[in-house]
Amino acid sequence: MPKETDDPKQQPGAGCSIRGVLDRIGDQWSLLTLEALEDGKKRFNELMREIGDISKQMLSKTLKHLEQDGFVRRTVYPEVPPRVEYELTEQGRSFLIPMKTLIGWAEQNHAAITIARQRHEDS
Amino acid sequence: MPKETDDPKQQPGAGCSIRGVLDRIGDQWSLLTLEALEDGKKRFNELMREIGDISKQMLSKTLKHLEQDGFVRRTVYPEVPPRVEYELTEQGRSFLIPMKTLIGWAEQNHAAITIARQRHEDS
DNA sequence: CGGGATCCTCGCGGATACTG
DNA sequence: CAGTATCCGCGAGGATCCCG
Repeated sequence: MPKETDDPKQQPGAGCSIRGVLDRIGDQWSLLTLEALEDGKKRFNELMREIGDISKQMLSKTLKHLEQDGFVRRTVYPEVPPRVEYELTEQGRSFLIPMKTLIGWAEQNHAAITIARQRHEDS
Repeated sequence: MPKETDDPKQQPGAGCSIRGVLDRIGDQWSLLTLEALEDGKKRFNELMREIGDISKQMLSKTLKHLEQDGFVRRTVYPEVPPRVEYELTEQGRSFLIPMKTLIGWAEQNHAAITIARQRHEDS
């Protein structure tokens, strides 16, 4: 893939927009971060603790991406010690709907998947 | 992450099952492959052409994962030249629903995201 | 406390060649 | 045609230190 501009080989409607958005929310952390922000404002270290096994860079990078894409609003309070809070924007909250659908499916089928996965191990 | 068994730090309901499933469908290719299989049986090279910029290993690996997780059924026809066809299972088709919801959201909001993304460039 | 800069590792994933 | 095996570059991402 020499260029990152739109690939004319791709269908303009379907595949194109999917990739752009899913590449972002597809990574391990974005969904978990959005989910952690679901129930209100959170501070940086608060998010780290909630997500658990995420490093600072990854959380920082993920939040920056989410902010850049309009999912998250970042508010800095000019205090000392500094305090920064993150919260979902309207767009971010609207995304929770398809996301919840996905998570719901995952929870319902995750057992079946685990079984299918193990069945393949004995082969 | 020394062990891959369930992490007791995680909530058993929410975060846990999300990760297991999303790790699989989260990668670049699984979703595109499932989408390519949406309208019926496909052969290997047919899938490669349809997806476009996927290599043989990645398609092979992705299909193997999807088969292992019960999303895809693989059928080998004992002919010469060999023919192999892939198709969605029931579970695979059921997954199309949340997936479509997600894609639909992506298509609707992808323009807004692009704008938000560019707005951040001038900063 | 909230991150940025740096270093370094590890495995994703492309290219190619080979097999059945 | 439908993969598997091998080599290898490169970038994601963890650890650590530092700064405002």
